[in-house]
Amino acid sequence: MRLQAPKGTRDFYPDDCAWRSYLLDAWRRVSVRNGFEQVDGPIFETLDLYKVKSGEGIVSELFHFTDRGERELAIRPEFTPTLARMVAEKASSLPRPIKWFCTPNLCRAERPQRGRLREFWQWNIDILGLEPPLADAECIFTAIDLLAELGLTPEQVRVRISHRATVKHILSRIGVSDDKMLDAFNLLDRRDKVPPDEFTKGAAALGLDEPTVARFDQTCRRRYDANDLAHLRRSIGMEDDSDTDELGALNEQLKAFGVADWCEYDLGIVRGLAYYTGTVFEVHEVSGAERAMAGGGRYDQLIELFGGPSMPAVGLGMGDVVLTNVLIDKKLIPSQYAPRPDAFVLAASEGAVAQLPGVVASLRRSGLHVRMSYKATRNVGKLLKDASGCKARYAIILSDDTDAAQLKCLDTGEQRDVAITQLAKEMKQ
RNA sequence: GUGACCGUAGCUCAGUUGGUUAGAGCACCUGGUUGUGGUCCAGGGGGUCGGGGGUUCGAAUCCCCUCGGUCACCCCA
Repeated sequence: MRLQAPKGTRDFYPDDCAWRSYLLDAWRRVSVRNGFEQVDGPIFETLDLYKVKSGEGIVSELFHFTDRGERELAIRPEFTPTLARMVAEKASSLPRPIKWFCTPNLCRAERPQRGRLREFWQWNIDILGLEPPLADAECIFTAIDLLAELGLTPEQVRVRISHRATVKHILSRIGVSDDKMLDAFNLLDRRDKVPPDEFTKGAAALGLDEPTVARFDQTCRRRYDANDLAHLRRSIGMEDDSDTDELGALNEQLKAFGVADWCEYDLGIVRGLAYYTGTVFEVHEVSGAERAMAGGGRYDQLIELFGGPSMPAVGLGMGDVVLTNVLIDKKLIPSQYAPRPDAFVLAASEGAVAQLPGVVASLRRSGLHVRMSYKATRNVGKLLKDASGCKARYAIILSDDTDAAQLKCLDTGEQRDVAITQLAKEMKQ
């Protein structure tokens, strides 16, 4: 019988784990410095929790099961319902605004493909209890802070921003009635995936004629520079600022945060489900070779939906899979992302073997990352090869002299005698 | 869940129109050059050719099923 990892899952060998830690550390570091506090919840929830937000249709997309007490449960496919539940439960006692982050692993029962697996890690940041546009801008700023932290530039990745209200105004103006607004959003979202005639047919069902649809389609395909909102206003025939107020206010905040260069407006960004209420955005690699690196937006009604008070909210999620693909594409994988040993201790003579454990123990107790040779050979050349092989900063060569050792810097090749009691002190300098 | 392509050592692959004990490089392990590092030399472990069934005297090679991978659709919370 052959046992293999389930479809769409990954094994994390030491190198893979080191890489994952590199990402998780970056996510945490950036979150913390932007004022977010870490939270987490259970890895499985009651199935109903996910139905509240997404309806019955969600069930086929997630891993669910029944426990021995006949309870219907599901492995978390996203963190937002858990977050909404947690916030709703303690809403009255939590200091505002609530700024939380987490880095959960999530599971979705989808067919794996590039950038999409059945188990993945996702960075979530959410700001609740704070009104737009400041919260939206800070959320986007934090995402950009992370991208920059990993070495990405505005020439390589962009935040594409849209606003439900703006798109709704446009749709309304060209003749879409309120009750067909959701259908219009869906059609907009799918415009690149359906055949042209089907698109026209769908538009006709919304009461739109062909020239109007064409003009609208064209408008939504263009991207507008974040520093030139007026251009967008002219293009959509809305010289009157009131219809793009929200976007204009967000634009001012993004400029104030100094990240306008990373942002552009793209009214074609719809973001699936109907629960987004205002700003929506995605982070994309510019060439379009990869799928969206992150997605998010404002969801002002969700906490209420989960039994809490009315509370404004904005958040985003960024998965490890696409992010890693992009960093590989852009050659931004650092040469060293695993913890580097401070020292590698080796015995160059039979007489030195007995000293090994004591020296290693002493250095480790002083807080240093120390490895040693387990080999029987006393061939210093071979042992040094192992030392450099594990990327150690220093090699410590023990000989028959029980008072001193040779401390060799493996980066420079420089070597000198150091008293064994002084080794830790010397290396920390 | 639907469709298309793919599947030989840990990794990258070779394997002649189906023909005898399935190979290379890298990686890994051991030893040597009688104490200074990503060399060099020698040796070694590791594959029931994804798995199962069929055709054939004979299958890594042809056919079917299944599992997994890749890509598109669905979906993207």
